[in-house]
Amino acid sequence: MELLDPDGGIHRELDPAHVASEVARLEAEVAPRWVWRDTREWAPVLLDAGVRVARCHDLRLCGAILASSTAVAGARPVVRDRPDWLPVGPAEGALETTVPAAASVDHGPALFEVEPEAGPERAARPSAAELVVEHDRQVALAEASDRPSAMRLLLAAESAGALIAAELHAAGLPWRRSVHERVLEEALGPRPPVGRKPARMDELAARVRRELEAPSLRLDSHADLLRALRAAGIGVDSTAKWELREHEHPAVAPLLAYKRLARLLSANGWAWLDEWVVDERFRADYVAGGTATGRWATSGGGALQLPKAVRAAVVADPGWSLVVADASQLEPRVLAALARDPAMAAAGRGRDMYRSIVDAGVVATRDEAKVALLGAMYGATTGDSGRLVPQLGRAYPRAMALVDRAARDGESGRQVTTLLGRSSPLPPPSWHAAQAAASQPDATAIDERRARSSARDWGRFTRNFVVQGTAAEWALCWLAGVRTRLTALSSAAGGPPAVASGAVFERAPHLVYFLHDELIVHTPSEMAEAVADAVRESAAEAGRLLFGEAPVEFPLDLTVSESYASAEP
DNA sequence: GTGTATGGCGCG
DNA sequence: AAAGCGCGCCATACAC
Repeated sequence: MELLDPDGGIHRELDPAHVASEVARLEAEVAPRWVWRDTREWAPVLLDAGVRVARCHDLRLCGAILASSTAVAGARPVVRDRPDWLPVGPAEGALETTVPAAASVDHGPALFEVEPEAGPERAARPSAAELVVEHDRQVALAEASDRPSAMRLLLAAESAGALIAAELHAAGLPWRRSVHERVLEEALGPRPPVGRKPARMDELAARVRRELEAPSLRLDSHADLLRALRAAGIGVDSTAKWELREHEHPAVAPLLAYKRLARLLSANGWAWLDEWVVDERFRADYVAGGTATGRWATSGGGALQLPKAVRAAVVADPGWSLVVADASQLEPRVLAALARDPAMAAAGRGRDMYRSIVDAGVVATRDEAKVALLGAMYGATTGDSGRLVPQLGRAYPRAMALVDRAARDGESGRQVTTLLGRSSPLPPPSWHAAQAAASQPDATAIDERRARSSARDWGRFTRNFVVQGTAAEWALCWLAGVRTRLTALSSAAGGPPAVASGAVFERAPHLVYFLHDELIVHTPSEMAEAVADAVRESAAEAGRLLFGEAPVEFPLDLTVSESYASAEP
C-alpha cells in the first residue's frame, strides 16, 4: 500500500502533529514498513509527537551498504545510477555496482513521504515516485546478491538500528546529577570558579613542579612537560602514562594522578554535566552505521567512552530498574562461528572461551589465551601476543585461515566482506600511490618500505573488519530483537499505545544505551525479569539468524540493578 | 579569528 | 609490556 497526498506525495505544508497522527493510524491499521530517505529526518519528529514506528527501510544507509558490497550481483567497477538526492552513506565504499537489468520486484511496503527539515546542505527532496524507484532498485540489488536472505537481514537490521538510535536519543540515559557531582567532588574537590583548576589538580601540579624543579612548568603542554621530565633525568620519549609508569621518580605518581584528574575534568566534568545532562537524562547523538565496520559512532557527548568512574551516575528512576547486558567474548565467538572451525567452536560452547582454550591444552594460561586470540584478530606480530598467535593457529587452522585470508586480501587492495554482506572500503588513493611508487624501476628502499608498511596496515584493518563487522551484525540483530520484544511486552501489559502524547517511554520498558556488544533497558521494576528474558531470547535469536544452528553460544553477562556501576563485573 | 595535525586517553 | 583493530574528544601547537 502506498500513502501519497493529492499533490504527488509531498506533505509540504503539513502540520507535524497531523503527520504524526496519520503515521500512528497506519501503524495501528496496517503495520507498514516505512520507506524514507533518511531516518534522521523523520524519527525525531515522530518521537516528539509520541509516535513510534515498528519498521522502516532507510534508503541512505541501505544504499550505502549495497553500493559497496561485493555480495551484490554484477559487482563490477562501472557507473551506476544512484539518485543524487540520496546522500552518500557513512560506510559507502568506492566500488560501483551495476543494477541488474529488468529489476522487477514486489515492493509491498507502505511509502510515506513528507517534506524534510530542509538543511541548507541537503540535496533536493525526492518525490514519492522517486522514492519508490530507488526502493525497488535496492530491493532488486538485495535479491540479486549472493545470499538474498543475508542481505535482507542486514538491511532490515541496519534500518532498525537507525530507528533505535533515534529512540535512544529521545529516551535518554537516566542520569543522576547528584551522583555525578559527588564523584567529581570526591576526585577533584569542589567545583572551581570558571577559569580555575580544581584544588586537587592544583595541589598535584605543585608537587610535580617541585619534584621536577621546574617552578613555572605548565603540565598541560606535552612539549614543555617532556622537556622538564628529561631535564629531571626521566628517560621518556613521550608523556604517555604507560611510559611514565616505568620510571621510579617522585614526580611520576603525582603526574599520573594529575593526568587522570585532568582527563576526568575535561571529558566528563561539570561542564560536560551542564551541557549533556538535562532533566536527569543524558541524550547522546548516536550515529547508526557510523563506522566502516558497521559499528555505531556518536557525535558529541562521548557516549561510547563513558569512563567506568562516572557510570555510577546512571541510576534507574524510582520504581524502575536497569537491565544491563553484554555479550561476553563476542568477537572470538563470532570468529569461531564465521570460520566454522570445529575446534574453536567447541571452545566457544562454554561460558568462558578463554578457559576452554587453556583446557584444550593450546596455551598455558587464560591470559595467554585472551592475548593470543586478540592478537590473531588484530594482526599482532610482536610481543607476547605475536609469539602466541602461531600456537593458536596450529590448534585452530580454519579460524586462522579466515583472518589470514582477510589480511592478504587487504594487503592486495581487495575488499573483504562480513557474513551478511557489508564490505570494507577500498584503500584511499594515497595508498595506491604508495604501492605504485614502490613498483617503479627507480623506487627507493624507503618507497618500498613505506608501501609494504601501508599494505600491512591495511591488511590488519581488513583482518579485523570481517570479525568486528560480523560482530556488529550480531549486535544489531540482538538490539532489534530486544526492541521488538519490548514492544510486545508493553502492549501485553497494557502499555502505551502508538500515540502517547509525547510520553512514548513513560510507562514502558525501553532501550536507553547501546555500546557495541552491550545494552541497557530501563524498565518498571516489576517487569525486569520479563525484560531480562527478552534480552536473553534476543541474543539466542541473533545467533540463529546469523549462523543457523552453529555450535557456538553467545552467552550474556546480565544484571538487573538500580545502577550501571553496580552492574559492572 | 578559523582550520588542521598531533599526542594522549577514554571506551569496545 | 605498552604492541595489534575500531572509534570520539580534548588540549596544545601551528597553519592560514
